[in-house]
Amino acid sequence: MNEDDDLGALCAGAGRALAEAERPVLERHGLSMWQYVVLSALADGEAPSQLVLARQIRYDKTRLITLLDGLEAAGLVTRDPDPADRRARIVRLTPEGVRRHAAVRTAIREVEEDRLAGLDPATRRALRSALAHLANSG
Amino acid sequence: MNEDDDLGALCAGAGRALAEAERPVLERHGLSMWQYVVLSALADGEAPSQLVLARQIRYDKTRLITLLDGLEAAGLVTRDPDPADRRARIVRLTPEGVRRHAAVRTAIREVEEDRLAGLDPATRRALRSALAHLANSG
DNA sequence: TATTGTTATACTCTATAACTATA
DNA sequence: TATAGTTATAGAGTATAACAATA
Repeated sequence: MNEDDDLGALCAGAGRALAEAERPVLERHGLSMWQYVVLSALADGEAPSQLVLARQIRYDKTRLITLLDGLEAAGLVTRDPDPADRRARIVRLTPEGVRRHAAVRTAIREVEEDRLAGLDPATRRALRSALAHLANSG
Repeated sequence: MNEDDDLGALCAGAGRALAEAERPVLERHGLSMWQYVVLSALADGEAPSQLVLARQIRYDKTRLITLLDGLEAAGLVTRDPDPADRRARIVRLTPEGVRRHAAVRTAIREVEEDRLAGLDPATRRALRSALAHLANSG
């Protein structure tokens, strides 16, 4: 992987390397990558409907269903009817879901810290800020 | 996309945004993302066998075949038997392949420049260097 | 016996269409 | 009529196994 490569190729390479390093962590905690993404989204903001959640994480609403089925069966999330709109169901983390997400997140952060070893704080800040810029520029 | 997100999520978001911006460019030139990856690999280094090429770009060797079939039919690459090992076939860019790759690369770079607008040169350098570091840390 | 390229097959992931119950 | 959630189905993308030619 050369620094002269396309930026897209560099992003893909870094993303793949991170995903490969994080996969064993997720497996150890019994979560798929997308399930972790769901838990992270729920841990961050307001309790969303399934449709809003799907849009937040840019995931297909029909695929989200089996994902939530698994998380619900594992006791990590609940789906309750929205009192304001009985078509919609509000997704929330259970206390166990909060704990599981926090544990996985800590482990994930450790892996990432490991991969960032050797980069000075200024470079790390620039990396995060530039990635956020790129991700939001669409 | 928050700067407090996991690094993996940031990489994925940036990569997705870049890929979405570049897809129309590739379509306009009649190439898929993976076909462009192949052309880029061939433009860079020594002419490899199919197996070596597959490993270089981290692509399945069986999938590479139909990819090369398409590129060969489009007159962008050739596959010649390796004189030193008649099992192997050496993949090379044709002159038209060289031209096509150069044209697409220029267009891709323009898109990326566009997405980087607003980031100062130091941040851009830090971004490339940090991404290369992450991609090679596995 | 092992390896390169190839084909065929199975499997997973993702996208599309249609149904239900509410609005 | 339109929307949220669901299901079923089809399609693309990916991985696995086996074969012919060569080492």
